[in-house]
Amino acid sequence: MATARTGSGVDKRRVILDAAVVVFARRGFHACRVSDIADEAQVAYGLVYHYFRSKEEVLDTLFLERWNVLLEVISEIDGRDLPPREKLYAIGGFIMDSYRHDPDLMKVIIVEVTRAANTFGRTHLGKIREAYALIAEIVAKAQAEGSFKRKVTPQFAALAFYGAIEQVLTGWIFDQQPRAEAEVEQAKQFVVETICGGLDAAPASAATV
Amino acid sequence: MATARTGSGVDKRRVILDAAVVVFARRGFHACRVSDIADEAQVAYGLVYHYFRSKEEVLDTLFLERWNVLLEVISEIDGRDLPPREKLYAIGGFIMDSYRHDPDLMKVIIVEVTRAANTFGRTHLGKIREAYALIAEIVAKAQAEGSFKRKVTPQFAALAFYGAIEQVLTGWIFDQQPRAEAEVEQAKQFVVETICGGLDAAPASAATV
Amino acid sequence: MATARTGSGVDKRRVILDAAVVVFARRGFHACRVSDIADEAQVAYGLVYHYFRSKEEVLDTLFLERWNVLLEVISEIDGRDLPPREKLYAIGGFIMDSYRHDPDLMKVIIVEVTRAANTFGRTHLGKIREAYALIAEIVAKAQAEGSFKRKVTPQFAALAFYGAIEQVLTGWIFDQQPRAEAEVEQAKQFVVETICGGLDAAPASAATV
Amino acid sequence: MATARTGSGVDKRRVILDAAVVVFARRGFHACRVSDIADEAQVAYGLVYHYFRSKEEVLDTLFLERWNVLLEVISEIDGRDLPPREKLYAIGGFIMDSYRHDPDLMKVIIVEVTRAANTFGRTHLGKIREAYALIAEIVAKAQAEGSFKRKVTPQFAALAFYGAIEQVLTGWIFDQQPRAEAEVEQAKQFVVETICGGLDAAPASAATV
DNA sequence: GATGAATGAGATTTCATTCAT
DNA sequence: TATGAATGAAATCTCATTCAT
Repeated sequence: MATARTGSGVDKRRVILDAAVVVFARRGFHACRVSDIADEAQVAYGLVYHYFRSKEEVLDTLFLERWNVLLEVISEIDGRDLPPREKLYAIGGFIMDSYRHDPDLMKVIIVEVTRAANTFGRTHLGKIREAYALIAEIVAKAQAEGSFKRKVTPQFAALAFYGAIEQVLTGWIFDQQPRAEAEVEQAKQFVVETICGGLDAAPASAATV
Repeated sequence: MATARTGSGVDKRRVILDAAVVVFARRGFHACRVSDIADEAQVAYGLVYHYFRSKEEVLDTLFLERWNVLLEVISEIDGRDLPPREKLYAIGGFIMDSYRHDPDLMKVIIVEVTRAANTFGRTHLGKIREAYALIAEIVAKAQAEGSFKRKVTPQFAALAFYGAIEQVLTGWIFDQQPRAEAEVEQAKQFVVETICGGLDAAPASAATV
Repeated sequence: MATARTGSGVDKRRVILDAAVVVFARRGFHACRVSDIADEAQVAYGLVYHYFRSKEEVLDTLFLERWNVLLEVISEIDGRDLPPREKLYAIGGFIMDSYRHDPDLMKVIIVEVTRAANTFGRTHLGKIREAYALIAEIVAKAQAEGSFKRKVTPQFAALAFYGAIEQVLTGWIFDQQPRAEAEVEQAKQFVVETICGGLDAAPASAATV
Repeated sequence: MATARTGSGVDKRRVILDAAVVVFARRGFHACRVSDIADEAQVAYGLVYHYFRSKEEVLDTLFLERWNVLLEVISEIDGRDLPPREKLYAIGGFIMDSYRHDPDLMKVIIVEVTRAANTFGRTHLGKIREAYALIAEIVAKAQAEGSFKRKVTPQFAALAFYGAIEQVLTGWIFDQQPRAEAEVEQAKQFVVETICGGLDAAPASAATV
């Protein structure tokens, strides 16, 4: 029954982090005040500063916690014995499922960190690039074994793949939530279909060969 | 010799806007102060408020000015008699050339506006969607005439296309500037190649048909 | 009618400085808030920060303004054609008259800066030492010309002289204000009498030699 | 082997007081936090509050402990059968040796208590005056028995004497530590020489009589 | 149009103190 | 005794915005 940190009822640090997700998602990192986080967490103002050095450190913690999970998952997927297309599907699927599971957290990570690398996010560039590199690695192997063409570099392919996913999430964040599970499933298919299959009507290109 | 607004030497409003681009790009919208803009423009503090209602309005103006140009260009390209793949190439090319021409402005539009969309400026979402719609239109027509497959919706195709471009720009912004013109040219090719041609080794997909 | 800074009514910067003297003297530098200064000056909170970077800079300014006057006066006195004892009398007299004229300002300088060199005052150590050096110079010349004994170094003599004055002021500050002009006059005499004449009954010391 | 308070190894209260000396001396009373004291003492945060009502009380305790020793020593010296000049030498010597023995503690008492006197701790003023009074008493007796002149009041003489000592210590605190024992010894001599012997070339003034 | 002094609400952050264990 | 998490008042400082000239 004990929590990770104290032996008592609840882990206040965790409570604060979870409250921060809600607040960051609702009002944005800059617009919200530390007191909003404390209020949401039903905790005294100063306790936020007891556990974190600054509002920024709260965001950093949130990002790193989640991004490290992503990196592990990508690595794990890469290790599976699957065709590359299905590996990409699994990765995109994991990210979109993450959104389904905790839209607020993903919103914060994408809007406030990933797309905001200007101010403080620079710290996290390295982490973000790690993800790109892992994806590029998958592409590179697929090209080596002949299942992917070599027309673009693996690095660029990773970029395009991640870009498509990010746009999907951005659309969900700002325009409208996916309503049904089917909608999410379709997005997963579409990403892979577009990036792997391309838009061109296939036969034509096959004919030129 | 008269400027657009006054009869005197310089259009101070323009000077302020240009200064804002530099400052927003350098320090970010949130981190910079209105006085930074005034300083950069070598203009008195209050003059910024003479021409703009708020710091936010400066950003809005910058975004709209440029985004409207983009919308016009996309429309114009769509009107040309070109295969869809080349239309997409032209659009992506225009955006990347815009970056080459004024990296600061593009940085501001891509990095700052998206974040702002969360806090204020949901106005821009409509404008951004307009661009998606125009691109989707191109894709739809291509599908209708048979040059693009129908495996994904035009809307999604537009999303993936724009996502790839945005990732390219984000990489240039945060990681490193493209050094040579050839690098930009290659990025243009890669975007179209990936989105239209796909990653899959072509014969396989042809076979499945 | 014009003030030193603007052409209009009052120099707000000066008003703030004068208010700070009152407030620092009343509550002490640490205990008082910047808002106390603003209130006392009948000025908006932010104006203090318009003119000064921090509360500390207000104190620094106050100290330097006055201390520089002291340094000039000491130099000027040193230049006069007077016996050394009268030079010291003039210097001590100036300091004690300064207290009479503006007890609050002197209290602030002595309690918050001179005796508090620990935290920020370290900046001002150089300035404070300049005064010691000028006084030591007077003593050194007096020793050279034979009017002062050589039993102690000029540096130490300056220390003892200034120490006596500071104790007098500290007494006035914390214990009780000098009531009459005569009391101040007596203090001036006492300082010189003690430092120059010594406590010893003179003949005795002459005899022991 | 039991300590003064508990039966266990160390007197934590003492440990806290000693740690406070180090911390107050290093960062100043205002700038340091209670947690700094606890850290330095290697003791839990709350224990400081177990033994002392406030941070202020820690400073008070430190001051009183030491100042009472000083008062006793002065009384004891006064009781000895010595010429007044040597009594003053002994008192000045004791203070300066105290500094040699524990510079941090003396720094705290001289620098922090005086400033505190302004804000809180006017209590200490009485204690400080007690020391002045004891010294003045010595001077008064010397004047009564004819070994000191009557040109200045005993109260003022005490002031000047203590002022000289304080300046010496202030110099050591802020400028530079005395390097050798000889330097300290010289300072002791100088204080008495200046205050008792005076700066004036004595024979001349004796001759004129 | 142009200036920059003046305003003041509000943000982050600190830290003395309390208190449950 | 001893611990250190928890509290929250209060302080400094920032900066968008207004306004008199």
